[in-house]
Amino acid sequence: MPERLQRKTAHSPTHSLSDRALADFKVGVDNVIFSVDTAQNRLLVLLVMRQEEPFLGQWSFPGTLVRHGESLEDAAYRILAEKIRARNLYLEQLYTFGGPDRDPRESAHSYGVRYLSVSYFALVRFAEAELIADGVSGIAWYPLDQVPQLAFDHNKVLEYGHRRLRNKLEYSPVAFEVLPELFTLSDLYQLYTTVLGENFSDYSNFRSRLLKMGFLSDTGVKASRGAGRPASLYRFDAEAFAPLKDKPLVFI
Amino acid sequence: MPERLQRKTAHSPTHSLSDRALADFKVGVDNVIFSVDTAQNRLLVLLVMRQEEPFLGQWSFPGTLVRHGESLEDAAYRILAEKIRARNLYLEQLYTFGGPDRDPRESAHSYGVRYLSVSYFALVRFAEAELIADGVSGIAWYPLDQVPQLAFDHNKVLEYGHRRLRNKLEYSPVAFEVLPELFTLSDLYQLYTTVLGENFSDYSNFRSRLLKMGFLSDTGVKASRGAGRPASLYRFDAEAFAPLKDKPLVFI
DNA sequence: TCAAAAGTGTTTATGCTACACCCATGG
DNA sequence: CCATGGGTGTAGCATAAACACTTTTGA
Repeated sequence: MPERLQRKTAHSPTHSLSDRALADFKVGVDNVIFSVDTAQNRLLVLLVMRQEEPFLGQWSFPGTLVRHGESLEDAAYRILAEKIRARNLYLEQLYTFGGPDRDPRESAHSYGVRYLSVSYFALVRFAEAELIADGVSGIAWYPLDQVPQLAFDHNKVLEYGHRRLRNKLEYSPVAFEVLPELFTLSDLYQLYTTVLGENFSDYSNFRSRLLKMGFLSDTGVKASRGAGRPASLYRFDAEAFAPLKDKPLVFI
Repeated sequence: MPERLQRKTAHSPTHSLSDRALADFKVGVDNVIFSVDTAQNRLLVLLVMRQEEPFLGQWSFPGTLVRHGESLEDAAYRILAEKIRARNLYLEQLYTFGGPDRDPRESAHSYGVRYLSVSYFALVRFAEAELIADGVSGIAWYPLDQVPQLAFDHNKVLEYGHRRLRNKLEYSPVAFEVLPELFTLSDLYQLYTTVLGENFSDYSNFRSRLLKMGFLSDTGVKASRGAGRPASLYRFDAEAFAPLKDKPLVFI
């Protein structure tokens, strides 16, 4: 997010005490975890119901505060592992939200401690992802278009995550982190349309473009789903993809 | 940066005291400020010499710790304003580095306080950017290929910044934040070659592609630099560009 | 009048788009 | 045998890549 300098009124550099009035922080990690239900063509995001103040009883992204000796990424994996059992997953840092007053705990009982949130963006395979209901808290896959008002600034976080997902889909092979290991080309196409919206491309063109790239291997196995001609099941061939890594790809 | 789950040895969820052993943080902001010297076709990055421990006397990015009531972005603008007077600048968040042991102060005198760094990516116009030498500390524009060993993990931060710069150049009109207000098309071309490396495109093709996009307006004024035919001075026309915003552009 | 830098144009190959069409299956 | 979804092919247009050429200046 670009920000433009608008002749801000700078803090006067008084070299006084205020120079050392550093804020103390707790650092939280929040995971925006996406998945796609290929059967129903729905884009899902994982929400948990908060069991503590603030925002008790509201939906939010699974998050945690960072512990002693723990890296940000470790913390991200830790809550992830608490909420979900997934065999395969993709995780990367999303954005850091750190304004004052973004967390109601700040001004309250905790002597000016600030809460900063480093958000992470994750993708998991829907079929392989087993939610861990600990019997107490709520946890649910929410269709993206039905996400309610969230705790903290999490609706803004979601915006960032969604934008990242769309970009990733276009320029990197993340789709195969979300699809089951074996998938048909229409599965792939449906995934793209549900995330990127209708009319992003013609099916047959999408198909030939992807096949020409050469990293989708036809297993020969056919999948019959109701009426119509059975489709071939494909698999993403990581070796064949390797040379294309960090080349400017377009999956449009 | 994608990270892959490698069956990490998770912290045992003992529900013991360790559950609440939250780390305390100071949060720093570090600015990776790029500029381009069009006269000499050099890509520059702003470094300051540290005046305090740790890493006293080593080069680093201008940074500061976040103060009470100050947002991350405010802090970024604050140090920026301390080091440089710029009329126009571009700033966006880059990445957050937060592993334990990234700052030697952590294990030392400050009872386990962690130091986290939110890095920002900035672009300024070389001619308009006036460095503020406060008489004490060193400050300098370093050509990217001559950057020395830096303090903290700043060499890694620089890698991130450089990658971001290259991507931004290809997909967004940031080049015009770095160029002077009036520039020739070869200035623009030189900028792209110095950042993206030789042979990213033929000059004449680059030229016609850019002109066809229609947001470069010819001022009619000619600029003569030594021998050769004088070049037209162009200006970036923000209004003409507006409709193309967030369309998938390619400036290759 | 020549070299250097700016600017124009042309040719060829490649790619995207929009279709029309054929194939295999279940009902 | 027909509706449904899977899969193939192609004509026309737009763009990219390579390169030859012209124009305008300083020396």
